[in-house]
Amino acid sequence: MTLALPDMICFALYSATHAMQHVYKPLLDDLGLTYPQYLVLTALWEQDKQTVGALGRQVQLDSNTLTPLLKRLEERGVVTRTRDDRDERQVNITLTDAGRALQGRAAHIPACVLEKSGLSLEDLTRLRDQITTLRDHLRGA
Amino acid sequence: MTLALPDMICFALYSATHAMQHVYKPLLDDLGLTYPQYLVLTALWEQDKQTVGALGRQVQLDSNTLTPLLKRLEERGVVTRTRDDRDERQVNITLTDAGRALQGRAAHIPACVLEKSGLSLEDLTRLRDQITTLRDHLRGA
DNA sequence: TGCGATTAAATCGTATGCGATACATATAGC
DNA sequence: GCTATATGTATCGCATACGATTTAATCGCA
Repeated sequence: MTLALPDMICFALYSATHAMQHVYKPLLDDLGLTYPQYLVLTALWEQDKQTVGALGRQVQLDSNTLTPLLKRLEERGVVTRTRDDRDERQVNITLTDAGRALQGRAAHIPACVLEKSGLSLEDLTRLRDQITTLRDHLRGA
Repeated sequence: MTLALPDMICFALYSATHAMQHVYKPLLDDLGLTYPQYLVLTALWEQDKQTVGALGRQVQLDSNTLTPLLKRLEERGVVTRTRDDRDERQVNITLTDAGRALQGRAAHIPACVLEKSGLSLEDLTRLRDQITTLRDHLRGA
């Protein structure tokens, strides 16, 4: 049995993710951020000063992806990277003033995405929860 | 207003897509395929001999991604790439015997994914349609 | 205390994605 | 028929993703 692309749930997720990033692109270009960088900053706006590992657990990325990404954010002056005093294996990521300032400039983005989605907030919330449930099943949780 | 990661529909899609690809990984490793390569072959199993552009419209990728991907599939002996006689701008992608043979070796994959999803076929189908609707809205269709 | 096992980041190699551009062929309008 | 435009691929540069390995620091336990 071979399913065609439109029948595959995996392709629905794959293409919807790309469509979503396409919506974010012009909004994030204004802030000079890429989409994964925006996710990392979202985690830091919620809780500042986190280790690379802690950030990775939230955005589901490992240090092989995060380290270069965080170095680019550091070069842009958005975060600082400092070795932890207690445990020198860990690197703490901290927002700079410029990094905190980006939160305000990004505040309008969720409403833009909601509008582009063409769905009500209720429908979108319900869909989000279903997708999250599927993800957790796939992860074997 | 700033949403936290777990509240964001975009992050649900993003992380679910990664989780899905993680499920496919060991299944596709057996076939020596990457996930996007598998999507392209799925389109070719449905309809052989398609141009780069036609494949791109189905998998939602442009030639900048497809050309190197198709060259790798050609190197593996899975497809052939030949200029069209009528219109030399176009390149026809055709399955080889080895490429067609992969369809049988991939036939068990949908059932594996269904099982890992932890959802019924009905629920999964309904979810797929909702995600597809969201995607089409985001694309501005 | 000392040393093997574990942990946290970083590094390396390969394969996407994608914006921007280049190149070749085909088409349209005169 | 000739040229301007349009179309289909390919190329280039940059930023993810991620498996595998490396390096440095900490921990566990005899």
